[in-house]
Amino acid sequence: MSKQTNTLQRFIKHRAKYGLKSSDKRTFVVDFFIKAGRHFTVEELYNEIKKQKSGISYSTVYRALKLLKQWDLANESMFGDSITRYEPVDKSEHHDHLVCQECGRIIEFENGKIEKLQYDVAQQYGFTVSAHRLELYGLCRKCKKKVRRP
Amino acid sequence: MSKQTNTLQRFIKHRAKYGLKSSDKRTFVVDFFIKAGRHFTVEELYNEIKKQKSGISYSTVYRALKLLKQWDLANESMFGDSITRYEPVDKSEHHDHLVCQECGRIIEFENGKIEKLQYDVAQQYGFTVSAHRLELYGLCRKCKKKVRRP
DNA sequence: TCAATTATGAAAATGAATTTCAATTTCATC
DNA sequence: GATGAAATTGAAATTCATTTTCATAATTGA
Ligand SMILES: [Mn+2]
Ligand SMILES: [Mn+2]
Ligand SMILES: [Zn+2]
Ligand SMILES: [Zn+2]
Repeated sequence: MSKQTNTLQRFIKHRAKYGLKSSDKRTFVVDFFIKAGRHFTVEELYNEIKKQKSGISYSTVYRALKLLKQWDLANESMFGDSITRYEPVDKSEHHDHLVCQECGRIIEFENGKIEKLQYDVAQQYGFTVSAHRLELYGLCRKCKKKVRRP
Repeated sequence: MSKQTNTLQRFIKHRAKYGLKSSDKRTFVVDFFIKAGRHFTVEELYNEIKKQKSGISYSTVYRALKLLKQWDLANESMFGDSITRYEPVDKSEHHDHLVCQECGRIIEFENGKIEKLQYDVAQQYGFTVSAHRLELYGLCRKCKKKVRRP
């Protein structure tokens, strides 16, 4: 079972648990978002969905993302431009982000050593960590080449 | 020369460079903020200033912080609650944050090893880092005790 | 089918931040 | 000290992303 399928199934489980109904529109939004498996702003998601299916409003997109977030099936990030981005969550993995300030590309990475050191730092301050956020901002490989080109 | 004095002098230099004028109100806001040397929301800063001096509007506080940010004399952070916080910048040092989700306390730390590993990760992806953000969210020592108390 | 309840879209409301604009203040020059 | 050009200010208006409202439509279990 792919991780997307798993996330979808968890959505359906939560939906049932809270007595919510299954509508075509919400289902389309959730499916599309989870299957895409990448970061979206609400606007981006709305526009890409509109290409494939008409008659889905911003409200519905906002509401679907809100549910996904509530149920830990989506992560919310703000990469310093006051535009919220969402990405589907694969419960089994964590990752941090490299954000290109030129083209907006988002690269994901995991680094166990960094995570361990974070834990150590927290301990030094008697602090219990329940979540963290690590983002590196700069220039991706492609943009570096462009910027340097005379 | 204290770091606060240095930051203030840099403010004055920038102000001159751009032909801006010296007003009592802006001066008070900037002085207060830099001398406090800690994180503020705009509302917090506005309210604390009001205690000491009357007749300074939100606009003036917002505008002062905007200048400080532009001139790299203040950092802007959003610790996941969609409230922007500002802190004066000491150009010579960098630090990351531990954020208590219970009481809002913000602890600052530096860790050279983490910074080095971040740089290594970026290199792996051909990425040039110009800034980063690392925040650890959880419970501070005090709040941990409180929460556990029956 | 029939309720009861949830979902939906359009419009209104919200809230932080910015902008506008008329009035005030600063400051270099006289 | 007076003058005037330019910056500053406060209050109100505006912006923009997001949330809420509310009337209508769709879903679901009986
Ligand atoms: Mn990601
Ligand atoms: Mn800090
Ligand atoms: Zn790029
Ligand atoms: Zn605390």
